Amino acid sequence: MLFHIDFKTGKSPYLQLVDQVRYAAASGALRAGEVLPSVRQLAEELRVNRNTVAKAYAELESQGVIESIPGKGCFLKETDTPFTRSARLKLLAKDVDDAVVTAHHLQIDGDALLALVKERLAYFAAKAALDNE
Amino acid sequence: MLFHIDFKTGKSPYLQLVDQVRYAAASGALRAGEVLPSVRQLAEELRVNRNTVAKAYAELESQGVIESIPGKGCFLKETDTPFTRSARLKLLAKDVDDAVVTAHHLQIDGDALLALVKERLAYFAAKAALDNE
Amino acid sequence: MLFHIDFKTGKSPYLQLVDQVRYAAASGALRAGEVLPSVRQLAEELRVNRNTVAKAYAELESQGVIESIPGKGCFLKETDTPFTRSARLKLLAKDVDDAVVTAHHLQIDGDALLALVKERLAYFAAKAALDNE
Amino acid sequence: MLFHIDFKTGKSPYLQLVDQVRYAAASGALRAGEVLPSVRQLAEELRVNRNTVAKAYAELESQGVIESIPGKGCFLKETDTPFTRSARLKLLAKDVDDAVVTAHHLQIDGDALLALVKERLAYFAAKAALDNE
DNA sequence: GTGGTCTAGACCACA
DNA sequence: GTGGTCTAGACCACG
Repeated sequence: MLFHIDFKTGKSPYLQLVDQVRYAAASGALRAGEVLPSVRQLAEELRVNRNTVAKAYAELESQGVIESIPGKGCFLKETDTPFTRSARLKLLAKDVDDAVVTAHHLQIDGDALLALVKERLAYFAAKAALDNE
Repeated sequence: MLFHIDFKTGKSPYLQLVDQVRYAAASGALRAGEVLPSVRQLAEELRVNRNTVAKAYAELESQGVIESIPGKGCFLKETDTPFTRSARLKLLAKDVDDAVVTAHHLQIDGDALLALVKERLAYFAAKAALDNE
Repeated sequence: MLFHIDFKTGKSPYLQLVDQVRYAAASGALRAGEVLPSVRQLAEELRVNRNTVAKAYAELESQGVIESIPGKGCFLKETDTPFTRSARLKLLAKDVDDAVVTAHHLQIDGDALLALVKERLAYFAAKAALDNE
Repeated sequence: MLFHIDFKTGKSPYLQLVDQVRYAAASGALRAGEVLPSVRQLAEELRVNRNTVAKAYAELESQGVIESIPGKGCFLKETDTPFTRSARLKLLAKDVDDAVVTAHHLQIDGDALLALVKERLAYFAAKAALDNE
């Protein structure tokens, strides 16, 4: 069971799945070209309707994270974004701002936030390196 | 501006507000007995319907985080379980991980991400300084 | 009735709608900032399920053509693509190739195709100019 | 390669093939009595399942466009209503309009579009020349 | 077996 | 009133 849905958070199940697949791809748990669980199978595992999984997969395909081939399955794509660098930085800034705001609310100062970012970067790099062995 | 709503995240505005008040309370940004902004004032600041703020306050009251005294306002109750620093870092790590994952998919490397975090920290600091004048 | 679905073509109703909205935007029939018909209303007009219209609108939003604001409606966005020029040319080449292949199948030579492209460009430009008066 | 399937368009491969055969017949690229490629050969060329080609041929036979003689092959029947040049241009205009609309949304101007059309025409011509060697 | 689409009907969050 | 999400169940195209 690579993925799991939490029905209590209030976050859409399909968005949870989207995030988890993206996370798995970034951490190396899923590799480029690898096949994802089928829609039907995953829906059963997650106790969710088929459409919900299909919606998540459709979203991931529109984001360019996976490629779905009707009749065959869904596959993780090479990461290769078509966005301009400025557009990419803008998208990323949204997530960064979320973290900065949360840090502020939690009374965690900038240096501690930067240290945390470094730690998480190292963590992901280590995980991805491990999976590449 | 202690609080802020993001309309694009998919998360309910009222739930965002609930979390932010809880964070502020847990981190000490708000203290026990302190008065919260009025519903109409906060609704205006956040560009949100008054019902939305009212719903968040109602939810917070039912959670025992605040106490609403009709005609006087809403007050923060004693927090008997303030978050420890490590618990707060764990919460923050969620947001940081989101940013790290997004950076990976956007093919933005760790150094550029760190630079962006510094930039956004500086931006928010400057904004806060301006608001304090 | 700006839009219309043809159930006999075999093309997905939701994709037909997507194309028609894009066409309307390109030809000036819809202007930036303008509100689109509501999901419910359009579904009724087109004799289609609400979900089908919603899916088309979701696709258009992910393409950056419209912006949907929950509780308010869907609005046509300014055209401002975040893609790199090479990515854009690649996307456009797909459509151009379709036309070139069709021309070949229909035994229409290159010069006639170029003439037709010029004519259609002029047609769209004239229509957009008309709507801007 | 008279025919070609696009897997990303959302249109059924078998319907694409049906249209292309009809176009070829209507435009004179295929003549009455001429034999069509065998099912297995065409399936291999188009990288498609044999069932798909068989289905297209069955559809064409039921439309009266071709005649299938078991053990011998499929033959084009007399076309009693060949498309006029203006009808063919009208069909082609659909594809051209798609390209023009896409160019608009991708903010690619008319001159660049015309240049791209010329380039793709040259590319296909070169490919065709190579195939004829 | 795979993914894609559509319908019908329900509930939620928001203005 | 708006859009968003989910379920249940059906059919299609494809391999």
